[in-house]
Amino acid sequence: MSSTARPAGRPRDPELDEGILVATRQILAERGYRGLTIDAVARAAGTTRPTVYLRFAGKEALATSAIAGMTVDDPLSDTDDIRADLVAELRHFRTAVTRPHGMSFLGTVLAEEHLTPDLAKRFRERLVLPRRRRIAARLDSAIRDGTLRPGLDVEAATTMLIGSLYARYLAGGEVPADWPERILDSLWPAIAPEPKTPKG
Amino acid sequence: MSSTARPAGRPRDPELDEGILVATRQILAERGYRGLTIDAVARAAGTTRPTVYLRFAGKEALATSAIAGMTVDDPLSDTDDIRADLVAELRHFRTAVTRPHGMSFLGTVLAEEHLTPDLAKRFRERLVLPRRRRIAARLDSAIRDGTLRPGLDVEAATTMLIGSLYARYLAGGEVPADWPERILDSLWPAIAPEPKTPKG
Amino acid sequence: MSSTARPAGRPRDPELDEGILVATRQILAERGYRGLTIDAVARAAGTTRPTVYLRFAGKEALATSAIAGMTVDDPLSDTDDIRADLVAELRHFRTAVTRPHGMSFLGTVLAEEHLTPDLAKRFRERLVLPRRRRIAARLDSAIRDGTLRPGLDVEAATTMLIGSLYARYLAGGEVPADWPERILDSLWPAIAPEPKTPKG
Amino acid sequence: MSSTARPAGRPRDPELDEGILVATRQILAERGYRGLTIDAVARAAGTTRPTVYLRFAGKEALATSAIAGMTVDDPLSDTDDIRADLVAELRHFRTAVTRPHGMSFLGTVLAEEHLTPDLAKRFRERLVLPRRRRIAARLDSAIRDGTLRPGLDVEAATTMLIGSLYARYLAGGEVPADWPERILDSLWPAIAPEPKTPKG
DNA sequence: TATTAATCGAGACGGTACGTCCGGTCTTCCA
DNA sequence: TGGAAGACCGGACGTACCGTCTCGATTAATA
Repeated sequence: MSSTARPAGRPRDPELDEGILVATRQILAERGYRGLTIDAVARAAGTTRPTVYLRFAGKEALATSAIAGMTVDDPLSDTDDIRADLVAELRHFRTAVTRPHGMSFLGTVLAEEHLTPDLAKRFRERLVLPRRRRIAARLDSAIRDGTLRPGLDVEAATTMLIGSLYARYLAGGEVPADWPERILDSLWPAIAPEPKTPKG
Repeated sequence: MSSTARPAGRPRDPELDEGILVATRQILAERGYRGLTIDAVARAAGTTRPTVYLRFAGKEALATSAIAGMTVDDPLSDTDDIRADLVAELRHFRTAVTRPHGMSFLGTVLAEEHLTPDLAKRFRERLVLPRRRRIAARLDSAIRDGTLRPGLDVEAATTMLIGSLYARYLAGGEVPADWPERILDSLWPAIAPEPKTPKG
Repeated sequence: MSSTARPAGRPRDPELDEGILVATRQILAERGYRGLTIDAVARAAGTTRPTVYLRFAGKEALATSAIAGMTVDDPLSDTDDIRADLVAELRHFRTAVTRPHGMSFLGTVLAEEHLTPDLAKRFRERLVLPRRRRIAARLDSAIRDGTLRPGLDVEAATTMLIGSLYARYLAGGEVPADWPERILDSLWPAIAPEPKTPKG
Repeated sequence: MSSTARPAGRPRDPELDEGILVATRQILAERGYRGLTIDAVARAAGTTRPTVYLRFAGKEALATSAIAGMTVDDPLSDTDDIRADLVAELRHFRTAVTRPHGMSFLGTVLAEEHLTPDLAKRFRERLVLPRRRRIAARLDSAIRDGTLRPGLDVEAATTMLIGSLYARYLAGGEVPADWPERILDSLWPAIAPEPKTPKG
């Protein structure tokens, strides 16, 4: 009667699910999607291939679930210095991007997007959007404070800030340590309150 | 003896190169990088695997060449309207990004970067950097013209413009048609010549 | 405490044993030993694998029991006509041999003999020897009766009678319906009482 | 034009075919049909599973071909002593039957008969019938010689002689060394020329 | 004109991984 | 305790590609 009625039979070992996913994440990080073998995952998780297949339909589903289980850490600094806050956020993002194989997950997501739309969907929900929301929220609050320009296109600004790290990485395989400051310096005139120009 | 000396033996069928690349592009578009098999390419091009390998070192080289051949390397519009030129360039980029499976190869590149560094290297050289150079060159010339702000950080600006498309795609799986204009509007105050502020 | 003490707990469903054997026989007949899977048996018998294993040690034991249950252990005709009795016995044997898949289990037994000596052992005990004993016993009694030759090598005779069916089957995949009579006719001079030859 | 036109492409390594079959026969003999793994065959033959599958459709086909490639040795003694000749033939047969795993092949054939009728067919043609024919031919010649009884049912006699070894093996897993003589002694009165009984 | 060197089609081959099927054992709950 | 249900380990199955190889047939430039 209860909705929690235990299904008949031996229950699945709940630790195994997690063990498989942990192994998947590690291998994915170390060897990339192509280097991800079900067998390696099974062995790393102390189980066997058929058992992995009992829980995940295949390689893609496995990677999907592994990535879906990841999350970005919680909100960072929220001081009254908007510039410092943005720099902090971008530095945090930079560590994620430049971490060894940090872009592998993203790559897998993009490569599999058409085959496994779910993967991209969850990746967006769990990893991409939270960061965007945090930045956008901080920009919003700064606008309300009068620290940033009133008519600012927050989405565009957020996207440029974040995107600049992707693009910089793609251009050279790295992102300089001072990139957050540099980007912010460059963008600043476009987001800071307009100087009271005589033009007005 | 001359450097243009025809090598002995039967010359390669020049149409075959193109046929293989055409087939590659089609399969890449239909099935993505993962679905790209040398055998399928060979069959679609009316030839066989070894012949494909005679010309391309492997799957990555094949895909890279195929995609490189898609990019119009020609300089795009180069009018005296810097804003229009940038919009044109970004629109061109947008079509590449939003094309079906447009990002899947990029995804593979990222996912495999550590396994196949060459792939990433060639991808950067052939696809990423040319576009960056074109944009940067246009910004430079505009600075010289006085159309853009003198001290402008060209690399940062270029990176934000391009990166905004990546980030926008990642956020929602699409890039609105008016995104180029919107981004340029947002960035404009940061790259336009400084108004003569009373500050001075 | 008495040896007939009912063991505690739920008693075994006695019908299940038979249901499992019936299912086994059917699958054995339809798909042969190789096609016999415990799971299929369990499903056909309306039960599950572990339950089957509760009663039968494995595939071999299951098949052995199923086949053993097919053999009518009852003595066959035992009239005072030795020839008729032998023909009856051989006819009975012939139906077992020519039954669809009738020899496939024997084949498995032979093929696996070294891997699963138990299987061969039980096969001999339960299926081969009983028939041999029946025939030998009948020959013995006939010798005592004076219906058959006194010094007759009963084992050799038994073996030839039975073996002729194996060999005939192996030669052509079938055993003619009149084979029992024919064999008996051929062997008769060797087992019948010696005519009073002038030699003596 | 010629019927021996070489098919295009790299020709199959003819030694590999034989190597695979040799390995198959050995494993079949050592471990039986159930212990026969494609992988083991491949490794023993110094190749890989896919290559084995390139030549043989599967396990059954492989075993079929392996067995089909076997033959019984050529005719044995053919003296003017019919009894000695038959004993020689049966002794030869006995070594085949009692050789370690000598019955494994036969078992496989019987077990797979319904799934792979070809296997049984070739086994009969190559292994079973030649021996039968040799014995029958010797019996025939002895009948013509007057060494054996004129009206003798040669097929029945042949079948009993051979079959007695099968049946003896099945009964006890072995065939005594003196079995050929013993069988022949037992059968002799039925195949020897009739004594000139006064009965006639 | 014969030779030589390369291309090209065709397919074999060694590998590696895939996803599936069974066998046999176990764990859990219900009767 | 029996029995249903299903998880689990292990081993093998047959298949798909990859990248390399070995052939024969073709096609030019060279001797």
